[in-house]
Amino acid sequence: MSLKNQQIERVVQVISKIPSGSVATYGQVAEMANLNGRARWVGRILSQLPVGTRLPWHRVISSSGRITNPNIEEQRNRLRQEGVTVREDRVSLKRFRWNPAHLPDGLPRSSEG
DNA sequence: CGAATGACGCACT
DNA sequence: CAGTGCGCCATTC
Repeated sequence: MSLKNQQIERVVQVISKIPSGSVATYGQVAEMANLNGRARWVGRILSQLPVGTRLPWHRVISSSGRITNPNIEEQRNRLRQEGVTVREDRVSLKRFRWNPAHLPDGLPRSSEG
């Protein structure tokens, strides 16, 4: 197992822990996987996922609450299936963002709503 | 090594 | 909310 492989596994592990009906941002996942600032890499990892993967990749969205996945229809369908409200390509982070309680309380997300 | 690319993120206009 | 610019970093050519 190479180092990169372990990091990828970290990311996969984090994503697998996102509860149904909630979403997490790429940056959030990166931070949880000790890859602070590597949000891009998280996206790249997701793009490398096998087609039949069991990983809930659809619960990962951009920091602005938008679906940046090329398979927007697929992701939107999956999210709605879990009860997440999706408007076009946008999800309300205020309502659906996953907060595992390891994050500080004073996060600047008052602009949501 | 240099240039271009990408399922990102933040600041500015 | 839309558009643009810059920073970030692994991968690809």
